[in-house]
Amino acid sequence: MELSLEQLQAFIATVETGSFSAAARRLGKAQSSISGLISNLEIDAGFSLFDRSSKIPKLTPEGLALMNDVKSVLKSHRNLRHRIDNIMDSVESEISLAYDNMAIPDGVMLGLASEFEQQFPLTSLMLLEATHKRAYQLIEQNKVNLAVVISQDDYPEQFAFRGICHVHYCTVAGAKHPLAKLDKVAPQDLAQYRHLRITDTQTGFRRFDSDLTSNIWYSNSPTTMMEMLRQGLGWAEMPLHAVESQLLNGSIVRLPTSHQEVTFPHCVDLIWQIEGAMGQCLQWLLERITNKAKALNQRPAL
Amino acid sequence: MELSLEQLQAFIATVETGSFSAAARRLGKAQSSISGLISNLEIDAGFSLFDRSSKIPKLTPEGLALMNDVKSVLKSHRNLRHRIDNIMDSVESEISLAYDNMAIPDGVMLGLASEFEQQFPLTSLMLLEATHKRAYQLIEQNKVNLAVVISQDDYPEQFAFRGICHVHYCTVAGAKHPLAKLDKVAPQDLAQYRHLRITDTQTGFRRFDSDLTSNIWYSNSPTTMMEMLRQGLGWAEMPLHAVESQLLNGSIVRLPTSHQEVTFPHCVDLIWQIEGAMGQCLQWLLERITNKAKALNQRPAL
DNA sequence: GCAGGATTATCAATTATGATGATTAAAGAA
DNA sequence: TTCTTTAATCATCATAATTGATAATCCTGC
Repeated sequence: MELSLEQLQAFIATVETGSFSAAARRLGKAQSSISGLISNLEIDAGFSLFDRSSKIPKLTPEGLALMNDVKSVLKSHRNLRHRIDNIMDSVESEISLAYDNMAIPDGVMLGLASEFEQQFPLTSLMLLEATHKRAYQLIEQNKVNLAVVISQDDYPEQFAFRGICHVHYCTVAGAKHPLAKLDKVAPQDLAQYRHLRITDTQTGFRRFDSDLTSNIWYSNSPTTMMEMLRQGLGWAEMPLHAVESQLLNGSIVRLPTSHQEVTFPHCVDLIWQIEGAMGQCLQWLLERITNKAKALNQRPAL
Repeated sequence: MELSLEQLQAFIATVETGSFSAAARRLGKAQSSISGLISNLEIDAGFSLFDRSSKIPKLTPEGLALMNDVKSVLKSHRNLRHRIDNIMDSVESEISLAYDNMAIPDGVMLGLASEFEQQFPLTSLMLLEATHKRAYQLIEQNKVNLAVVISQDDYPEQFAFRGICHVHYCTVAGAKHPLAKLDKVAPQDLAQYRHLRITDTQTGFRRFDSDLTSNIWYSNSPTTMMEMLRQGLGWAEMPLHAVESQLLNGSIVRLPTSHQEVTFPHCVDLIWQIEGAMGQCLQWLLERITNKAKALNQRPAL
């Protein structure tokens, strides 16, 4: 074949080692083999790649101009070889992961992504930040391999799940909100003010599902939510990690609720579909997320 | 060789045509050839690429996972072939071009870049916006292949040049500058106020080189220059194309000079080093810039 | 200037691989 | 069923790569 991989390999080896003989040694071939490969490559190309006037061959300008492209061919070929090895080792080619932003801090998942890229450079990762319902739905429809969500009471049979940590919630409101001025906040106090909740437009609104109040505003974005809280538009139950900095700078305050502890935990689960083989990526993610979550549990409460 | 290009070609042809026989027809080979290539590829990979249980071969999930990488190998190989053809046709692999931003509008050069990319997809282009002195220096040191500059009286022997158009200069100042209030501006009037000039820190400052005034501020950036003009920090000689929009919105005005026409032309030259072969890119650029500049000349004066 | 070491080119012999055509078997379509 | 199309297999051929040996060349050190 014209421009065969052997020829390209010999070319690069010669450039990098500086001589045909050295290239032959590196590639474990006879010197005459390299000589022949390069000659043929030059014939195929139509111009000479090395200047043989001196003892050691010197790359011609034309040869230099080919270097990048040749390297790129060999690189993608090595890549293919690695991909094949990955498949043999059941390393997935792509994997996707959704996480409920009310269950685990963004930072944890982003840290995970950079670790993942070290571990599995050939595997493409899709990392989806989602609401609880959306994340659940994505697993249900087999659109993602794994999801991190706030625990539900039960899961369908085809789901596997693993509890990984607790996330601490608290009831909060803007610093200037009337509720912030009370010494003790009872359910009937909450009921008098607007309740802000995270939900998802794609899964449809649920209305009147709160036993505390029927005046509810929904948002699918935590940032919007935080802004509404700061502006005193209502109260909400939020995970500590999402409101930590605002609590510290005082723009948002925790409400001293009388019907439950000021900070109350929710379980966080990893969920995935049982059917389908678990490749190395999925296994690694499972273990790594479990460990990272364990570390989170030991975080001192605010 | 393991994972030879023939094997990969046969693989892709089979996927795209849907059968071994059709792939053989497309590649102009015997059916048994394709069959053998695919078999060997499967042996090298370690898993089967097609499911032969039905009449027409169906790509396995593993085969599918290889598709992108295989295509990428073939693509970079085709690319190499094209690069070689380019070199045979003396199309440069990279080319660089500097332009004096006081000689030709940015927009012209950017338009050129997108045309260039259509014409020479494999050639990388470096487009440098520079001062006159810097552009000249880059040609001198052979750092760029071509430059567009305001004409000089003469060039060194090793330079080639071609006049391509005239750029119209005018003397301008900020709308609130004292000079803007005069009916006629004489050289001695100009001498009383600060002169703003474009120069380049890399080539060193020139001082006292003006016969009009010794109070000169320098900048190497046209944007900074425009801002200084708007703020009334001095007067400057600027090309019409650089001040056109500011003249229209009135933030900068032309000074009615008595010692020269209100609008006075400078010649614009293309310059390059004579030595070194002219490839197709350079020739194309030469012609294209000449034509675009000719069109500029026919632009109605403001 | 000359010897020694290392390099590249060339050639004939060998090996490996791809390509071919014929044949068989099997899977749909009529 | 019959006809067509397809894939696998095999022996054979052609091409190309590989090798080892050899000769010519270049550079270095003496």
